[in-house]
Amino acid sequence: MTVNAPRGMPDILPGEIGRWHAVEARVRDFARRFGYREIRTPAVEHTEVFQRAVGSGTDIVDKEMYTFTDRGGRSLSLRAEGTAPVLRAFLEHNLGAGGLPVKLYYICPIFRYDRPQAGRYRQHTQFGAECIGAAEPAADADVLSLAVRLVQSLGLVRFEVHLSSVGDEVCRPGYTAVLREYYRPHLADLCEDCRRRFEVAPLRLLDCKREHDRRIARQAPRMLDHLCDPCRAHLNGVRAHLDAMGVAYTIDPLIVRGLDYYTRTAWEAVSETLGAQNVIFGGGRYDGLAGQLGGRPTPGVGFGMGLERLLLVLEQEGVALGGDPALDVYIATAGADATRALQLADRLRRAGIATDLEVTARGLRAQLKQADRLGARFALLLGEDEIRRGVATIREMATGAQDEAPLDALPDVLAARLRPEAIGKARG
RNA sequence: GUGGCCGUAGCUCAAGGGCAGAGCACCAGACUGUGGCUCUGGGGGUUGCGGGUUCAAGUCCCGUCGGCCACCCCA
Repeated sequence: MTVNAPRGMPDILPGEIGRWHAVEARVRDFARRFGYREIRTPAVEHTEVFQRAVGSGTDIVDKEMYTFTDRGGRSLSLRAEGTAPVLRAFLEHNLGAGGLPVKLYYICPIFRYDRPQAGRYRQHTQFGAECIGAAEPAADADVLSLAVRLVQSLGLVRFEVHLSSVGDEVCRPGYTAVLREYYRPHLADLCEDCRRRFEVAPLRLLDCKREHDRRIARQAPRMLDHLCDPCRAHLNGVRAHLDAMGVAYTIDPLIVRGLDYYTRTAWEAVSETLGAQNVIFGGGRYDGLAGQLGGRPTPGVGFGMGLERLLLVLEQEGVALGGDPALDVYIATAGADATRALQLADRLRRAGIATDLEVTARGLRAQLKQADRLGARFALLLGEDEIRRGVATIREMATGAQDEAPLDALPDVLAARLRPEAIGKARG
């Protein structure tokens, strides 16, 4: 081993790519079913996009971004999060001009300089969906149901959606003050991190994992009890919609999202089988985000879903996904005439038949072994005898049954035998 | 960024100061034009990398890189 991939950025090898294709296909199908259109934004943004959207003071912006200065002296950052770039593009191209709401989705890599562990990578892939321009609770329920129905359709059972409201600019400041007053007498008992949180991010006090601090958190006043009337009505509206669709959730007052742009609705879907990194998708409403990015105030709601974690939990729960693409035909050459084998392969491929051929001229035994390994339905034998007579021997690998067909007729003959299961269809 | 455990063949793992091994995989032969089963043989390693201790280091020590697990944070 001389050089390896950067830390926390694993290769996805051919043996596992079938699982990715299966999940990505299902994601795109559900995005289509729910009326979302794909958007692709650059892998890098002006650093400012994330600073203004996610917020200085958050871990993502303060210590997890891949930030660099380009040759023109601009500060750029690898995409650290999915929603901010989409909103930036929405505003930049005035995508709302054609009428609101605009529903957009993406599948793209996200980069965060974090310490890798199970379910956490420095480059990971997110599927995200954003519904921009609708302030009503129905939009929240619509987006959230996309995520839930998608993972359910993949066979995921053991997960729970935790739902809450983080309030808005009207009620959150008041709640923060109440929370500080509650925590102030406990300050000496808290862990070091929590004493820091008390100053910079009091809401995250509720999220501490230490048992001692959790006990204090459980007794703390809750945002849900301090929502202003519009926020309360919004949450109740979302719940009513979800209930009507039969989308299950539990109200979890302790949910705290690590990004500053969230308002009102916030949710996390937590796996019961994953380790410490157990959030499969998380999201919520961000009515202030467009304004923070310098655009006209526009409400929005969306989520991000970690596809590596989704694959991980599906594997742990024993869900079977797509296998390798099947090979229809392998052309073996006994007597070594690469030109004729290539000509035949070319004709079969143009007829839509997945064809591989022998290019190393080894013994026939080894060639059939290769055909077997590749999972070919048929092996074609092209030897001196066959060439002289203008035919090829067709061997059905599963049974060993052999017959012959004229070279000219092979595309039709093979297509007919392959047709019952569509040509090139995935196996397994 | 902090802590713990671990890095030996393509893969899974032995060897715990004294000649680096096994199973699977790969290649070849038995079967001179026929895969899977069986048998026989073969190729493969700077023991992650660098330094140190020692007559002698996968083995002990230090550093570094990487993996896993947890903290933190998030998807």
